[in-house]
Amino acid sequence: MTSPISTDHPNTTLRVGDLARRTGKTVRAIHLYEELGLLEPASRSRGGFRQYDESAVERVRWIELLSGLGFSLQEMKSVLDHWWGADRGPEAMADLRALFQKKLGETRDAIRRHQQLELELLEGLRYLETCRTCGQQGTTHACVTCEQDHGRDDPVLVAGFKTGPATVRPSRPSLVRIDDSNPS
Amino acid sequence: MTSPISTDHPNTTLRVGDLARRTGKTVRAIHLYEELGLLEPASRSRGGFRQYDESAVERVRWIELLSGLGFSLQEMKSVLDHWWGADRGPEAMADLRALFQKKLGETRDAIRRHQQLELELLEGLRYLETCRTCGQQGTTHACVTCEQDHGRDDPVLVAGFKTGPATVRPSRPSLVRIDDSNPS
DNA sequence: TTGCTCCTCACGTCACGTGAGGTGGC
DNA sequence: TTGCTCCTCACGTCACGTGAGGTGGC
Repeated sequence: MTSPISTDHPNTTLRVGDLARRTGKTVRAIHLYEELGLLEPASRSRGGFRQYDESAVERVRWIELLSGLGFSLQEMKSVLDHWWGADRGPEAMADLRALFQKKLGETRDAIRRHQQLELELLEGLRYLETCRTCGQQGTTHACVTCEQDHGRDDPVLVAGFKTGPATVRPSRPSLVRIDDSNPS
Repeated sequence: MTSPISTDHPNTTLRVGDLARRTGKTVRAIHLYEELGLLEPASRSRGGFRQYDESAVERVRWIELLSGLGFSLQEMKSVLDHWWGADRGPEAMADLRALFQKKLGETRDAIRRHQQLELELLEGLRYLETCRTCGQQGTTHACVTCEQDHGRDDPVLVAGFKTGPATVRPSRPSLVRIDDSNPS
């Protein structure tokens, strides 16, 4: 019961390691947020140890959220500065709404892109499924260089392999023989 | 008609700028892919200019795809090396299938995360909608510091603002007065 | 006192961005 | 010949990672 980790009573002060564990961040990341002016400890111990309260957890979660929305740490800083600066009237509110709207669009784009990637992966997996029969024909070099008809065009995921090795290996040139007949 | 851009006939050789335009990458990025062994020009001109064929476009698109799936450039290199190396038997095929399966899971996680972010943004926007009335009450500091009941708990997106400025400004301490009564 | 945590430099990494200074190609 | 593109260094950036060497705290 006497754990080496600081006890987490309500209103207990957290040390940087506690805050890191609570938020899933590293100590270094938290130091960085402080360097960039995004987060400050409530106080310091006599020895210089950072002491945080519960609001720091909320702030780090907020940073993580905005990071997921594509904000850089500098952008978060300027949002914070703008907000707590001179003017926080209705037009500042409108700025924030516009920013959220913009990020909403970008987030929806990201969802669509990832759904497209999901389809590519499923295509690639279906393609490799038909490869199993290639591998069983006793050849040493399997499906990637085979000429078997897979019933459709190569998915991008597989076509990238088939265009040959990156750094040219003179020892195996004959394996690279692909038709570039469809420049899409 | 006599454009300064290299003509793009089928089987025309592309210069690095052409490849960049075709793929939406920068010239620097393409140089980097070459440094890391992911892409080689088909040849060089007498003066040292890189000359690419159509397969380079496909390779760059493949790099972009894998990048979207969370591969580092080094990982792509090792995939490529592994593939064009000694063994490409059925077990190499199984490796690739396992990799695709893993990335499929991660991609679906990413979709879920972004859908959650979408909800957070919609929450935040709904919250700010009720703020309009706050701003109309003649106060100089609007909704962020107001005590009006918004009908629900603050969304994380808004709560992050309300925990006070990052770098402490002694000139405005009284505005920061938030209850930490729910340590979730 | 021991062991763990914390402190502050400070350099490394990843995927490029951004010039600097010079030359190729139609 | 002019203007654009290309060449190779080589340093900068972003969000941390990773020690180095030393000290605080229960």
